[in-house]
Amino acid sequence: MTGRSKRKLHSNISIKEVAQSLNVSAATVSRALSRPELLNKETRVRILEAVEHMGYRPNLIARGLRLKKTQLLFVVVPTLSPFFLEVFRGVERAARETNYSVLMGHTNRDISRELIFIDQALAQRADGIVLVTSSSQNELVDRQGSLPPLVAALETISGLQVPAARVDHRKGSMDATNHLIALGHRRIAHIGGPDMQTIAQRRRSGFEAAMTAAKLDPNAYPRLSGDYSTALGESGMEALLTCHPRPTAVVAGNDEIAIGVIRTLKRVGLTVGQQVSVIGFDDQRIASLYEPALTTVRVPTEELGYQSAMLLIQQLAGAEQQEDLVLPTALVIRDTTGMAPV
Amino acid sequence: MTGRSKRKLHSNISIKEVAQSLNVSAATVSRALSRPELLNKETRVRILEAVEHMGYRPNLIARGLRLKKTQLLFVVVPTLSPFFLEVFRGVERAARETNYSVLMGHTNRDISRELIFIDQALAQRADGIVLVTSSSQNELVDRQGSLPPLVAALETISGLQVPAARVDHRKGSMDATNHLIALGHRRIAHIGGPDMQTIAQRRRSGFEAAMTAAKLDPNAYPRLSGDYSTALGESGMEALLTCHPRPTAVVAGNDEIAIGVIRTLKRVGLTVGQQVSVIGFDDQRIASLYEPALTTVRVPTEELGYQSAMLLIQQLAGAEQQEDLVLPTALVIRDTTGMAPV
DNA sequence: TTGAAAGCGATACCAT
DNA sequence: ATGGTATCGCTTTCAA
Repeated sequence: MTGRSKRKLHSNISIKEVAQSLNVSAATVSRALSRPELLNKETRVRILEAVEHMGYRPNLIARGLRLKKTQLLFVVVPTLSPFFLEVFRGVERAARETNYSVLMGHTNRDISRELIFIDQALAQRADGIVLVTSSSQNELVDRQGSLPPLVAALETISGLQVPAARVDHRKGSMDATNHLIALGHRRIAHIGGPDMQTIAQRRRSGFEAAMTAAKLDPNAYPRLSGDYSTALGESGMEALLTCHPRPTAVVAGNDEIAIGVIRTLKRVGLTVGQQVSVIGFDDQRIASLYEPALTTVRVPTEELGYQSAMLLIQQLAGAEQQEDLVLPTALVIRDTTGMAPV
Repeated sequence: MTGRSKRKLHSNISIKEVAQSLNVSAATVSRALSRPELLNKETRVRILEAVEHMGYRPNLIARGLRLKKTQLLFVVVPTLSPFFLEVFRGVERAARETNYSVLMGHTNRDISRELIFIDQALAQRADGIVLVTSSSQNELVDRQGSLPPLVAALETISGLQVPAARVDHRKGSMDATNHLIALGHRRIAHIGGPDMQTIAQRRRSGFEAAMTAAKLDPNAYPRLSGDYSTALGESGMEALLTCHPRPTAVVAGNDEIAIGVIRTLKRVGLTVGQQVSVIGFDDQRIASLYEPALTTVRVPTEELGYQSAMLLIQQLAGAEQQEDLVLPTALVIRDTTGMAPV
């Protein structure tokens, strides 16, 4: 009465059944779908109609088994931060242009979970992987030689010979630091991301290089680092406020840290951009939304995703010996940096 | 010299090759992996060692073809907003507990792209789908009866008989409105999300119901709606400022809109929480980070994901006739709402 | 233009 | 305890 009896939800009708119902062979049905031009017009129409009518859809698993490819790409990200998701967007764009589909896997910074997706791809569930990784100690190194087609986005995977589309984090960080120096700042502190991360290391190293080049001591203030979080920014800035003289500018490892720094400064009544300058990194969405709007280093994340996917797709098409692609960062000057106080 | 000759990257060694190298049958190797207790200890050890040594990994595609299941779940989200990603997190948690893996697909609000993932699942690339959808006009309705195992998160899919883990958006919105009314507000405006979305409709409807119940006119101010964006909040509030008398409180369709509203208020010099109260919806991350911190309606997104995944997993295990699960929202009072001005 | 049949890689039933 | 074999659903020679 209620029509709820329709229990057989997904019908799972196979090419064979379609074929039988029309008294043709499975091969012919297959051809009607993949290379219709080979068929007699009449049979083709007949088959296509039946396919439509019976709601037949080829089992991609079986096809994948046969063809040894899936037209599927995985993007594996360490966290669901907007930053990494932009990379995903870029990959999607590349995939659309080249007739791939994309799915995203998430490791939650658990490196061993990268391996799950690697295995999934090795097991032919995807043709290749765009790996957005951040850790410098990578278990993947042990697996050299039994990896699926793989490219890195954002940063190279140290110890591993996979091509990457990336930015020069070190240079970006130097640009940021030099901007502050040009504004007259001399007492500049740095609060960085996780020490284990290649990216965080490079950003720190850029800060140090720029300071040293300007004959300033990069270690005048304590070496602060930790998670990319506002909490780190807040506690870090609190620590810096106990130093005498206190810094007039802070270079943060990313925008979240920078916002934490600003929160502390606001709380103790220091004017951001005047009494203390702050600069972030990444140009996340919140950077322009926040008040005051954050000076930061823009990373072309979407483009990074796009280019890394293209690298991967070329690899799948047989390209060898791919070079890394290094995209430029850009300093975005907003309201949190200003002339050093006199 | 360089060792670059190692061209055969992913090795693709099959169960057959492992079997041959040990002079056992493929069946035995298969058993060594799936039901080792059936084997003679000696052979088992011998096989496991070879598997390890040869780096053999079962082809999941072939296994999936045979077993007709993948232990894979898809989560399909309309946008990459933090809000939907929380749902994804919840699904991941459920999956970890039940030995599934999860991949995320993204439709970018393009409903037809939902179908791509539906098809992927139908084609056995996943065992089921958690669909986080928002549109009310859903093409899925045409596909009733040829859908993969499916559950909805956040909101039911109108016209479709799939179970959902959701919240009562209407009630949440009533709570928000009643909070303002209790604070003495009488001139209250509403700025909602896209009219096409079920969720936006329900939230609007909750506002109207609460207003009507308090004998206030829900249509005293123009009916404002659009994308869930700060831009809408800004322009919407600008429009409201031209009304006389202007509203003393604004109920926003979500947090982003609310922040737009606040930006405009700040710009024209009105004190938020005193001269004008603003309330959001969702309790996104930015709600507590923003200054002033946003009063809003918390949606238990992660839990929603978890519960919807559990619903799906139960369905896969054979459960029938599943009821919707309705989780409670919670009013989170922060700094953007206060007593109505006298 | 179409069909028959082999094969992709794994699993599970049926023997032994 | 182990092996042989059919099978999952599709694609693609090879023949006709």
